[in-house]
Amino acid sequence: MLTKEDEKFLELYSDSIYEKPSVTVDAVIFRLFDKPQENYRKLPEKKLQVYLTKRQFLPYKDKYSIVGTFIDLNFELNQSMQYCVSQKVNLKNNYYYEQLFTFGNKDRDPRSRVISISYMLLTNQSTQVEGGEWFDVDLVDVSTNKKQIKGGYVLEKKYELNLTSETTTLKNQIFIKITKNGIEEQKNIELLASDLAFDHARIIFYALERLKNKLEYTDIIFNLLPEKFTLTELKNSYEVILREKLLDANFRRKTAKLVMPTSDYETGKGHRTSQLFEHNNLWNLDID
Amino acid sequence: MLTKEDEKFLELYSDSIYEKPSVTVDAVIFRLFDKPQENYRKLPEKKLQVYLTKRQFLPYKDKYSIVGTFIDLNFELNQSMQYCVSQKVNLKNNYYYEQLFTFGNKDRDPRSRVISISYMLLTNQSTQVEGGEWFDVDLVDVSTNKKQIKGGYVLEKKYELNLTSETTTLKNQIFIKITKNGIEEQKNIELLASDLAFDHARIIFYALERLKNKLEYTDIIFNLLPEKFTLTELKNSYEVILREKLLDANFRRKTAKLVMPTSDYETGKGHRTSQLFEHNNLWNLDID
DNA sequence: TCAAAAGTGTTGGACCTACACCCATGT
DNA sequence: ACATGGGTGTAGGTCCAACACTTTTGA
Repeated sequence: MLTKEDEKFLELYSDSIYEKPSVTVDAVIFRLFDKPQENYRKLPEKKLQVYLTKRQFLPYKDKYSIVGTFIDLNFELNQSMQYCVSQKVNLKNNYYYEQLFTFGNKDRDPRSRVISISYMLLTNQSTQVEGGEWFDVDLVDVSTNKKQIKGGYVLEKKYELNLTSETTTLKNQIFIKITKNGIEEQKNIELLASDLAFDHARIIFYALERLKNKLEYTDIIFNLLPEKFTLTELKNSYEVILREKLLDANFRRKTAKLVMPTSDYETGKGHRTSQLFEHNNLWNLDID
Repeated sequence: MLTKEDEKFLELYSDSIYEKPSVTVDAVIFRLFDKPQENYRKLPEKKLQVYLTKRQFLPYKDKYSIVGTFIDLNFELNQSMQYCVSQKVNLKNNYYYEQLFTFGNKDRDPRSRVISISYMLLTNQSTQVEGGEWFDVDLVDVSTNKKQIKGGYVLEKKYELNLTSETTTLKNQIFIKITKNGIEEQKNIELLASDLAFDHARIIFYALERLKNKLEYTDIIFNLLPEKFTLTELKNSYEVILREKLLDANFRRKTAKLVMPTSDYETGKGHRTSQLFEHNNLWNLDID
């Protein structure tokens, strides 16, 4: 599609006169994990977890961060991300991913201008990951404040994002401000305090919102579950991510289209056996 | 939040050893435009339009492109974008915007590795824009092909994206391939042919999908409408973007919450007068 | 008078919410 | 026996698609 004139121009072209930023790809890796319960009857409690590694170099040495790297210009963006998680935490191929958002605040990296293209990765608890730690995600709604102004409104929210591994607790305070004024609309996510490196708490928060929203209109949740699962397991998974309780009977009816029964049952659990289901991949394909 | 050690490190830090890419911000600017009708009774036909400028320099000289620029490291990303549209097409402040996606394919710019952070901008037809042309957007669904494979499916779609201004017609062929195989999922948007510069047809296509999807769960459409509008105007706007016809009575009931009646009426149109409505900004705020 | 848009009414069905209720299991 | 989860049934309401119908207007 290039013209001859283009070709000639490109032979002589020397790279942009503009000063360039550094660019990284960063991966927010989630899984759902079954915490063991003391009571033999009770089902394990499900926790949403995020994978963090401890930084070995300055800046933010010894702080925890999501997995990321400066991009390699010989790779596609997603290849850079995939190579990174494969090298750094040995996560290979057994995950879902999607691009999340591109963060480029001037002050987000003290070294220089660094733009982060972030990805959300979903995997399940049978997948091995190495070199970091899984942190339980606990997002607490601290306060909400709505003001009506002429031609719109201001909505302010505060959250606490607490991340807990076996050895460490990391606290983060997040402040959201949505301003709607006529046609103009602004959404700001700010960190009031963070135990993580860089603005990684903000990126994790953004990923949590995306994940929650996508539950409603996609079948993204199955990427966090094993191949076969009970309906109560599926319901608990929804509840953890949505941070609300659902009614059992209604849940079963609503999700019926998304799953297919298998001939397997789970037994030996101190209560009635439960049928195992698997994801119905084709639910939204309208196959004729 | 930086330690003393960090500070010392930063004093000595010289910029990344990694080779850096160039980064641009690019704006897909949409509006809804009323095409005049011959028949005095009929309402004007609404068209979704996108704003393109003709490139003055190589490469792709004289090709049409969306508005964009290399980023300025002294600006935030959205500031770079806003400064760009203000300078290049005189579009100032009277628009809605959101970050769309970051495109970074290795071959998307023949000059060098250029990563594009794209934005979608929505404005209305009373806003002046200068230096380019508005193109009617016509997206045609050419073919769909679904195949079931073990553990998933392959979905292939072809579209034609035709862009028409008063003087010019630009044709683009787009090929979508969605592969779902167990937990792994891939979505590719490829250009089979394009009259636009770079991969800008792909970016516009992506924006069209986003806009259509967001109609369902946001009130984003009001950014494309004047302050006051009739319900039929609103309905036609939905129809143009969704590319499907809606039933009038049902539409009125469904959108009732999103709008507020005003005391104004539209007259002089060869048919019954119609009440003018405005956007109810607060519909999803749950004001107690 | 009439074509076009504005706007209302109705009916059957799908789905949703809330709750009550029974079943099966391992200790 | 019993606590726990597995699973079904139902009554009332809401929402929705589809269609028919009436009203109002300017030329």
